[in-house]
Amino acid sequence: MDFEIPKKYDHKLIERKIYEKWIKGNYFSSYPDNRTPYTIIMPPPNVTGKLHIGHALNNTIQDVLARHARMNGYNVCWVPGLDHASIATEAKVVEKLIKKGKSKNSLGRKKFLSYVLKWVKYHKEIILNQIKILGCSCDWNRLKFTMDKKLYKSVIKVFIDLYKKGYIYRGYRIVNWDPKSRTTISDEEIVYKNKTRCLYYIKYKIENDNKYVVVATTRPETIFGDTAICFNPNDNRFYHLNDKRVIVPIINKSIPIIKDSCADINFGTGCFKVTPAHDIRDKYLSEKHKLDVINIFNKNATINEKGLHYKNMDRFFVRKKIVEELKSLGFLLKVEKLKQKIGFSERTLSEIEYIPSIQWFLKMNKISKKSFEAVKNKEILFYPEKYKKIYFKWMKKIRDWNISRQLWWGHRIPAFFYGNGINDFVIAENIDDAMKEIKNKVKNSNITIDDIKQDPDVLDTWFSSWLLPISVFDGIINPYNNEIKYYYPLEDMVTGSDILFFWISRMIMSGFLLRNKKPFNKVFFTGIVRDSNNKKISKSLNNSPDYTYLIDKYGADSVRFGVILKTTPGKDFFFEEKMCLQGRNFINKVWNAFRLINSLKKTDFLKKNEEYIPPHCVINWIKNRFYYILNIFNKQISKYKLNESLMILYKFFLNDFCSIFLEVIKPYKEKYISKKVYNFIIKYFKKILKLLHPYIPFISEKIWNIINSVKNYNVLMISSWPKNKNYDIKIISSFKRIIKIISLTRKIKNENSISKDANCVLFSMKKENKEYFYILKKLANISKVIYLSKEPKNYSYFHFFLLDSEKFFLFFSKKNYTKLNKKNINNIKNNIKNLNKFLYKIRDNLLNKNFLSCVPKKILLKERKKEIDTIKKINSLEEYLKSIKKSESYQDSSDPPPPK
RNA sequence: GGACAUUUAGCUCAGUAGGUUUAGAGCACUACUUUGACAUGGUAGAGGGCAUCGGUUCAAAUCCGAUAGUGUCCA
Repeated sequence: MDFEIPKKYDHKLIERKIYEKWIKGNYFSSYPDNRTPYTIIMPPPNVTGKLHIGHALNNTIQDVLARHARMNGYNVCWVPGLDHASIATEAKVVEKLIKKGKSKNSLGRKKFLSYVLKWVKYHKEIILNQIKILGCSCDWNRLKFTMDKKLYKSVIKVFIDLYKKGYIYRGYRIVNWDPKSRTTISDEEIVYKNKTRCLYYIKYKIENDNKYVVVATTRPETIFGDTAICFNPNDNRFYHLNDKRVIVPIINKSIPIIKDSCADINFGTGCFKVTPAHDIRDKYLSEKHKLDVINIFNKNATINEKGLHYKNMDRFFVRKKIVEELKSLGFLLKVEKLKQKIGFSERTLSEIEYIPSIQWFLKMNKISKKSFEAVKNKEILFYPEKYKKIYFKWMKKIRDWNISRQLWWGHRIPAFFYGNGINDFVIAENIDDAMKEIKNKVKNSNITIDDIKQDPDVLDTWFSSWLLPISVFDGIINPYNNEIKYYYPLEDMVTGSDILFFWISRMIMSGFLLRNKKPFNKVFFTGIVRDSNNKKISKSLNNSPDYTYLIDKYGADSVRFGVILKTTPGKDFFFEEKMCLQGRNFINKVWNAFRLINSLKKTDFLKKNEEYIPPHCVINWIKNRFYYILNIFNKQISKYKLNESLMILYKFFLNDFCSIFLEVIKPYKEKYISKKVYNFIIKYFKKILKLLHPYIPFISEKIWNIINSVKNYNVLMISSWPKNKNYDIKIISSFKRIIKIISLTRKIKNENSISKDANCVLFSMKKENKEYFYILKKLANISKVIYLSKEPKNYSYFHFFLLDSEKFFLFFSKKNYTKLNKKNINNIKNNIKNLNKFLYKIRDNLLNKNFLSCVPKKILLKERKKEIDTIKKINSLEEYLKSIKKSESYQDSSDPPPPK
């Protein structure tokens, strides 16, 4: 090799080129073959704006899994995608048009959609670039957009099929209405906020009586829609109202009084007004007690003609005015403050209104059964498992899915109306088919194509996403094609826990419903990213840093490193920029380790005194240590503990490989190492690069390229993962002891302000393996290791330390001799004190009859050993202390004599 | 209001089956260290007794109950 390696690793110069190389090599592409597939689809980001750190997290996790699987021999197929996101995108475009003084309605459907397409095109490019600079190894030939022709067709086909099978119906429901975007939204798209509202106590006059009954309500403006008042049958206070009627103030309408156990005796007056059109509970009551349903709102949440003189006024304005009117008429008894959770639209942030509306619904009850079972019997695994509970709960009380949205951008509902009757429609793929259907349905009609009107509404965005595992492989239109047979079901699904209901559960349902097979084997829930104010990072709050800035500053590898190291599955994580800094520091270390290895001088033709021969034990150790690490690494990653898996590699690389192995192996200046040794170093460095590759693909690939530039196989990402091998735990632990001796020696030097370069002699009570002498010399400047068969009589010439219960003595030259200071002595005394406490605790157990009779033998033996070891330690330290005290006068007066 | 989750060093998190020499990491911190891979570095160190209270047990961070804080979901 021997290349000129730049001193600094410049990600800006390297990352883009590496990515281009991968693309050119077609390494991301997948085609069905005889390998086992590893299929994964990217949760398609919305085309509404730029990607944020949450996407970086999600996509990095997927890329780590994909690269790891690829190197493990799987045929990895990672399908990238983009979501059309009806509500969000339409809202953005409408907002933009308003700024330009244009409105959606004035433009008309066709023109409006052309503006949307422009928006989509612009953001698509930004988003795709963001995914690429992160290093994602997804199969770009398979890029999907949820409004693509094939996917669009798939959605329509599923709608038609499910309608024909009776799963889809049209119904009159109280829906969540977003008055700003003038559309219904699903329960999941509502955010609840705590607000302080007023609770108004209003008097309703009892019919044919001079008395009043007081009703408490937060929504006085809805009295136009009142069709009853209600109290609890167990509430004696209202017993006299049985079978009576009351008069609604202002509109002077007579309504019945009903009894129902849903009335809360302790809330308000215990009696509430029933407005079935605008409250879900009241709607339920209206069905039970056969009450009228009176809608009082227009689509923009102004009051309609039912509101008399308040017609066309805004709901909140009417509330204010009607309170004034009630007050002046003497109907308002009092007003109280009340804390309430109010629903707001996630997208437009306007207060949700509840109105009755004709919508399309999907029956969920039957569909959900198999999906419930699949998770229960572990056919589908959740990581972390805690999300199962939430899933089960939701699935158990699942409600029908309102799949229509009053929007233009999206998959248009394939319903064609030919009359004004509620059933005057047919479901068909296009208008021509619809015509045929109509002719079948309505005999002898003279309906023409011009009389047919397609439903103006579109489908809920999730009605397209729930099909993705099938539709991206064209499994809806061509259910038996080779790709779907090979790639379905997916292996992993990586997604935020916030879309468990929106997406995950519905994909599971579509899988069983349409293919009678689960859509994926495992679901990995990522955490939700929060900023330093504990706020969920989202586009609507605009609090998410654009991660391209981070990549520009730190490099993609560093960002990936930081993000993976900090994430815990399913747990929220706080974004801090310094995460990337740790990544950058690590990248720098990897680069410099490579520079060191590259700079090693090696030759096969060695002259005397020119060769540096590193001790065999360090080579043996790193080999065993590597396979030990590989083993625990594999265990962690199979449990999807990505943060821990990376931490294992991080520590192994820094502590074992760099701080010990490379430090020992690097020769003194002007010395050569043999090619054999050099090849060994390269071999293991390459193995480490492989392990690091999924996390930091760019720098690992770059270094790999340089190392292998002479040979043909110069692409790391398609190389194979190191195979597990046996390791000798004895080698590892005996080496660990040596590292501890080194560490303690350094500590003594540090504590006594002795230069780390100072030579010293180590006295051990055990015959040390000569193999280790060299390492002790190189890393701790221990120039000699001497075996002591008997403890020295006078400790004071030595520095003393304990390793577990083994005793060691260090001797420094006269120049470096320092006597123990008070602090040292106090430390030892403290140590003894703590050990005594510990001993007391152990003995407490060992003297306890119950303990002796209950405890398993294993534990008992351990406890006994603990006792013996602790006593040993205490004795050693006490002896040492005594010895020092004895010789104090001696120490003061003269230089220490040499030990022997 | 209900349900669930969570509470371990300054921060972010581990802690497997109650018992592994008196609770582990990483970051931040402190001291020393500008040594030819790296100061984006090196060496060493200090920091908590596991939210609180009570219970079960020979033994509790770990199991049970209550309380409080936080978060999520639902109404």
